[in-house]
Parts: sequence; C-alpha cells; structure tokens
Amino acid sequence: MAKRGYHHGNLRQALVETALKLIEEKGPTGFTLSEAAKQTGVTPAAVYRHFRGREELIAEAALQGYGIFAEMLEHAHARKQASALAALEAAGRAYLAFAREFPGHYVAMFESGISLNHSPELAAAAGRALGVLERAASDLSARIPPQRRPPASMVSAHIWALSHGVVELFARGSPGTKSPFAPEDLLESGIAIYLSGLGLIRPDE
Amino acid sequence: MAKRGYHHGNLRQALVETALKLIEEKGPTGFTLSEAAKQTGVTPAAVYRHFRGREELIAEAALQGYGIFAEMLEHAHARKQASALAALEAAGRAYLAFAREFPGHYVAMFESGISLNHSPELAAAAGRALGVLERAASDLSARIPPQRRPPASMVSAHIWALSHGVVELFARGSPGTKSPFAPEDLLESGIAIYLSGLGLIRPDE
DNA sequence: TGTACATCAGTGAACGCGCGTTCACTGATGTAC
DNA sequence: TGTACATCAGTGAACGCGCGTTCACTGATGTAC
Repeated sequence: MAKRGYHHGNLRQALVETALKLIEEKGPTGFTLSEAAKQTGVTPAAVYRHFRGREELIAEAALQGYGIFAEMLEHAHARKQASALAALEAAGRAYLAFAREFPGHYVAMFESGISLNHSPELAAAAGRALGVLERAASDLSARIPPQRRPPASMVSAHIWALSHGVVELFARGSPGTKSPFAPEDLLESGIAIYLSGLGLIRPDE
Repeated sequence: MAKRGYHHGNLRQALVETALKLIEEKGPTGFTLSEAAKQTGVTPAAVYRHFRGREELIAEAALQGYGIFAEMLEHAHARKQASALAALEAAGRAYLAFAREFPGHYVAMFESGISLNHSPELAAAAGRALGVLERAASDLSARIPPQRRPPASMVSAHIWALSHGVVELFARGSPGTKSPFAPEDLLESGIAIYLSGLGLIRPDE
C-alpha cells in the first residue's frame, strides 16, 4: 500500500506491520510465518526474500519499537525545563502511552522472549531507550544529599519495574482487569509516593 | 512415578508436571499437546482422558500455582506479630521466592494469557492469593492518617506491580540481565522507598 | 525516444513432517458373589 | 479363596491439515545504448 516498488512495493515493511497486528491479536508465538505472509497478500516463500525466518521478523518489529520508544521517552524527558520531577513523571506517562498506542511493538520488545543480543542494532536501540530513563533518574538523584542517595541505576530500575508491572497487570485484558484504577492513575500515584519516599516531593501532590 | 493407579498411576498430575517443565523451558505456547504427552511417556490420545485440550492443561497448572502462591503469601503474612511493615516486606520476598522456585507456575499464571474467568476454581484461587496482598496493604493503611491515606487496593496494586515488574525484567534471562542489582535487593529497596513515601517508615532503613 | 538486456521480487508447485482429534480396541485393575 | 464380570485408562492406527522450506520459474521494473 506504500509506494509500490518492484512488485508489491514495500513488502518488508508490510510484513512487519502485519506481524505487529498479529502479535497484538494473538501474542508473539500465536501466529505462523505463512499466516503473516498470507495476510500481507503474498506467498509464504516471498518472506524469505526479506527475513531469514519468523524470529528475524519479530526482531525487526522489536527494533522499530525501541526506536519509537526512545523517541517518546526523549521527547517527554526533554521538557525538563520545568523540573526534574516533572520530567520523570512525564517519562512514566510516556511509557504507558507507548504501551497503549503500540501494543504490538511493546509485546515484541518485552514479551517475545527475544534477546537484546540478537543483533547489535537491537542492543543499541534498547540501550538508547533505557538510557533516557537512566538519565532522568540520574538528574533526580543529584538533588538528594549524597550520603542517602541511592544509585541512579537503581532508581531507574524501580521506575521501570513499576511501569512495566502496571502495563502487564493493569493495562491489558488478562488478569488484573478487576482493578478499580486507571493504569495512568496507578502509575502516577505510585511514582509520586515513590518520589516522596526519596524525599523529593512533599507527601501531598 | 507416583502411586500407580490403573495403568500409568497418576497421569493427570504427571501431565501437569511435564507441562510445567515445558512452560519453563519454552514458554506457554512453545510446546504442543503431543510433545507433552510424549515426554510423559504416553500416547497423545491419552491426554484427552484428563483434559479437553492444551488450554485446560495450562489452566490446571495455573490453578495449582495460585494455590501454592496463596500459601506462600499467607505464610509470609502470618508473621505479622512483628509489624505490619515487616509482614508486607515478607510478602514481597515471598512473591519473588515463588517466582524463582516455581517459574513454570508463575508463567502459567501471569504470562500464558489465561483468563481468570476460565473457571470458577481458578478465579477463586487467584482471589485468595491476591486477597492476602490486599489485606497486608489494608493493615498498613490503617496506620496512615485517614485524610492522606490512599485506598488499600491502590497500595496493594502498587506493590504487586512493582513485584511483577521486578520479576519480569530482572529475575529472568531476557532483557534486563544487565542490571547490577539482585532482584531481591531491587524489590526490597523499592518497597522501602515506597513505604517511606507513605510516611510509614523513617527514610533510613 | 526506442529497443535489448539485466535484475531480482514474488510465484506456485512440491516435499516431508508433526500436529490435533477420532475411534474401535485391549488389557490391567477393581469388585461382586 | 477363587472365579466371572464390569470398568475404564491408555493404545495405535487413521484422517485431513497447515506448516516451514526449497526450487526453478516468470514477469515487472530499471538501465545501457
């Protein structure tokens, strides 16, 4: 549907997009290569012109996901004129927004079991995205008196874990559906309490 | 291998255990019914005497998992003579211990995409386990002045999300392997900071 | 502008394979007398 | 205690199916002259 090159036009990217749709619908292992080919309107054999197999297709989806993810986090973090705190909370919100807007990418990245060492590009893209979180945490930590300042990488791991947990448990259909709170509220309030525990904000708001 | 009943002995449970092993090794969708049967030393057709299909087999694994999980949480929480805080931290540690000791169960419960509404038994078992967390959070909340006390279910959701995030990102092989912190330390420090944010403990230890 | 040729993305047929599911069966165990 | 019968867990053969992967091919597009 893109700019039509030789025959199909942009089969490689079309396959990635079909894969993302299928991942979103049926999970990272819930579809076959043939199925992805068929839904793209192409013979299964055609896939091999672009990918060595299913795993490489998913790796490409994850790679693109990390790219978008890094951009969204960077964009959120860039607003740090306001305050380092606001920047971190914005990053948290960006995390959720990404998971919500790009569920296929999110699953490919974090639930497909793909290793970041699958390719150097993938490792680099992931490093870039997670680097943003680390920098946000590091900016924050700088305001805590050194003698009781936790390592920045620990703070960023906490925030990441909380965000990921909220996504997996409360922003999907599966088990936690029963929670009476919107995922956004849950994450925001959790981060606020956490930051207040670091002595970075007053307990109220 | 158990007490040998008619032919095999305890095929139903043997199948569940094979499934758990396979889930642990290859993920919840990474094996077939036939494979599970073969590894149990039995014809694929025999499985149908005990389960309607693959999904019911996994549901049974999840059900047993919730049972063990609830027991571990209850046991940890029962030690609340000490203090409500200690009880919550013990629950957090029990959460991690469960994920580590019963990885197959954990995956069946939280990553297999199974719905808690699959059966009333499953819903009940899950409710029992998560109820422990809610009660622990509720005991804690009681110590916070009402005007600035968050709902207990929100506190328990925060703790659960943090625990789950730590497990998924840092206690597995996949992406977060790079973290320089042990999952246990990460969770414990995260919970401590969070509780201090609730005004429940002094910032130092 | 037109023609001849090179490229290579996608085709379609073919293969062997393991899957899920069914079915009539068999034979070990439990039980009634 | 021994015998005859009932039960039903597990067998093994059978089926149709879609899978991944290969291969020689074809035909649309790009390019040299």
